[in-house]
Amino acid sequence: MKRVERHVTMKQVARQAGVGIATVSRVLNNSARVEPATLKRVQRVIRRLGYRPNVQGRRLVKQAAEMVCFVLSNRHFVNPFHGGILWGAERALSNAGRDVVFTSLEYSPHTPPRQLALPRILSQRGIVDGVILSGTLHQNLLRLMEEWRIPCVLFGNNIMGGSERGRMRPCDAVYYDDSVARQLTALLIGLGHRAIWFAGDARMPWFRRRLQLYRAAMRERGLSPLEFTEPSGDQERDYGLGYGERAMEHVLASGRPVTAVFAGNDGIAYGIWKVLQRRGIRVPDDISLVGFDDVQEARLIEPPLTTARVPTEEIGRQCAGLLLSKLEARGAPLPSRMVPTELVQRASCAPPGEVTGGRWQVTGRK
Amino acid sequence: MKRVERHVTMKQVARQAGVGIATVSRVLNNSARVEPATLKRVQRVIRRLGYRPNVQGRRLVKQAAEMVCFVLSNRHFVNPFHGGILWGAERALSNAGRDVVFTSLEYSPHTPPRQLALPRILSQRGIVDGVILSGTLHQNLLRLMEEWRIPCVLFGNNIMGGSERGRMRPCDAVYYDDSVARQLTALLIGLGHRAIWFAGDARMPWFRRRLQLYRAAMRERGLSPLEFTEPSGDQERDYGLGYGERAMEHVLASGRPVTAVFAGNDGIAYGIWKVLQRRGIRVPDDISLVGFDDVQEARLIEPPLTTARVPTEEIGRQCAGLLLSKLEARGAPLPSRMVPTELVQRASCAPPGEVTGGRWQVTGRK
DNA sequence: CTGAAAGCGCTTACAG
DNA sequence: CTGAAAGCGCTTACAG
Repeated sequence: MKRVERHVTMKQVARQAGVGIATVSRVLNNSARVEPATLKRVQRVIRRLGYRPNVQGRRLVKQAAEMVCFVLSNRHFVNPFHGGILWGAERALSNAGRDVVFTSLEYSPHTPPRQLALPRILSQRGIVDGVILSGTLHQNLLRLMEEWRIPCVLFGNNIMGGSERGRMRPCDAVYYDDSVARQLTALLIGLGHRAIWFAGDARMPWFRRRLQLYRAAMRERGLSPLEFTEPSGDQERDYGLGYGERAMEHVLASGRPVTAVFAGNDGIAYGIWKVLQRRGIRVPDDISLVGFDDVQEARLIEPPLTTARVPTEEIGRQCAGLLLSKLEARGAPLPSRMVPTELVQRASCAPPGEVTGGRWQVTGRK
Repeated sequence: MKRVERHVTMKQVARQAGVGIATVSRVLNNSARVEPATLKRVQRVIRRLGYRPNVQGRRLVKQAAEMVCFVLSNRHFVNPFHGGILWGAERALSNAGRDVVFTSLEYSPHTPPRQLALPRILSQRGIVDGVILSGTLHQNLLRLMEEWRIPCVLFGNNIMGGSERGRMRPCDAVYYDDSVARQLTALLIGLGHRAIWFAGDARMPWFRRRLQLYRAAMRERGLSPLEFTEPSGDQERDYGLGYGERAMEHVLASGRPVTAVFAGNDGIAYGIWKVLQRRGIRVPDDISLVGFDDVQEARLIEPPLTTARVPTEEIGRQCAGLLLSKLEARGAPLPSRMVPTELVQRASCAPPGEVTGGRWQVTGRK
């Protein structure tokens, strides 16, 4: 068995077909009229030789990589939320003829921009034409991208610092609309709830914004916010299940009234539900529950959770679209985009007090 | 503000530093001794100009892309299982100086190899040096990769066709050890269970192998297998929660004995648990339950599920390692790898009959 | 419609 | 230790 070491190149195709390499290139890109007979001949040779063009040549000439980088920052694994964004981005980009390079990136918010140790993918030129930044984003990274003039699009909701979106973004961004947090609160209030708790680590910007909207909705109706917003341990970094369990244990132990809980995300809601289950407290008969994100947990809760659907794949698609526009616009700033977030009503909310008469009391284990 | 259109190139660095471009290249790759004074000078110019090397040039000369492609086949999103494999592979490869291009691929098992419409990433040469194939793999794709001589490594457990691993693989593969399915069955038998059901769509090779191991363990002890293995609807493609619900409803409706269930995966186990909860049947007091995969659902079940931990990130790492070896070995076949799968004992199993006396009876809603 | 040639930005023998 | 030059595999004016 002969070993094919050198790959077939354009020159060989040209020779075999009795044409110049320019013609082969034209056939490949159908960039200009080629006489039908020649076309056929060249195509046949390409097929016969199993020729696959080498992109490096084209890229060198074109000064473009036709690739885009998807960066997941400061995450310990590909979680379903960012997996959804990646998926949406990849589909949209590959439809537009761009490949997607995936990379994870772990960095400290305190490293000066110039000293950030970025992967080759970003530090070298030519691997990718542009970047989508997801995960948790800090100002130092954004500044470096700006300095290097790398066209980039941000997933905006997880940007840390920069004073809550008030500040101008160095790059264009895609946000999801979190004002639905207000609607979720209003929904509970509308059902007659007064003792509505919020649970979520307020250091994280996404929880903080939900908290602010919750507060606004409560105050608007003259209600006082009830909050469990203690920081999660830095080792645990548990902003979901475990946090929810802690939060609910705390609320119940506090002895303060509670007829409904707004969980900062669905994972927290699951933790809360678990505690309630163990104690024999029923959802929604005794306590109403809402979450945020509409990830898997929302459907696993019994009864299924009323929550807000963050359209992760759509965020990915919009990031892709914005980046493509930006690459065409050659760096001109483009308006950020906001994708709508839908309130998903399921069965975890009901008017308070149907069973226990307004204010729910801890009754111990069932 | 002046617009920097042309990027800084090696030639400019060389001129500014008063050296030849070869020296700049040597500095960049520290590929040869450079006089310290020259070295310093060149490095300073590089810094001052903000020079970032363009990889296309190097790649063209080196005939290598220093990138690897991660293909997720026939999946509708990045699920946690394959997200784990991707994560492990990406970490290992980026440590080895390779970037990872992620692509999804949807194809039919019935398309002839030559007619498969592959993304540019695979059909063109030079984008990546090698490929990791995950997701569900069919013979036609494998044959095409072989024909094109693309170095590739397979996630082996989801290979369809090719008669159950008996056939030689066209490429090297990484498997996880599913013999733990036998141990899970033995665990239940050891606790005294006799009426142990298996639930999982037997058309899927991963369920089929677990089923076979379950059967073997049952027969070894003279027990008859009890199986729910009906195909999931082709539109739904639900091999988890919904399948588990259907399975358990069926088992209970059948009136046949059941004291334990081996769920083909944790999602199925969750569905089963949900049905049991609704009916007021307790785990493990009334029915013992085991799953497979150790994904999130295993921890969400109350009590937590006894299952088998498939080390997805380790699979990713091994795929990366095998591919790197393969690239060095220039295509020589390498032994496949098998990563161990750990039985994770949690609280969902107990001896049968403590409560209801051996054979459990449907008692209707609580 | 088509070919010869220049050039994209690097690396690496080959001389010095 | 260092530079001039060839060449990696393409694309694209420029002539014909």
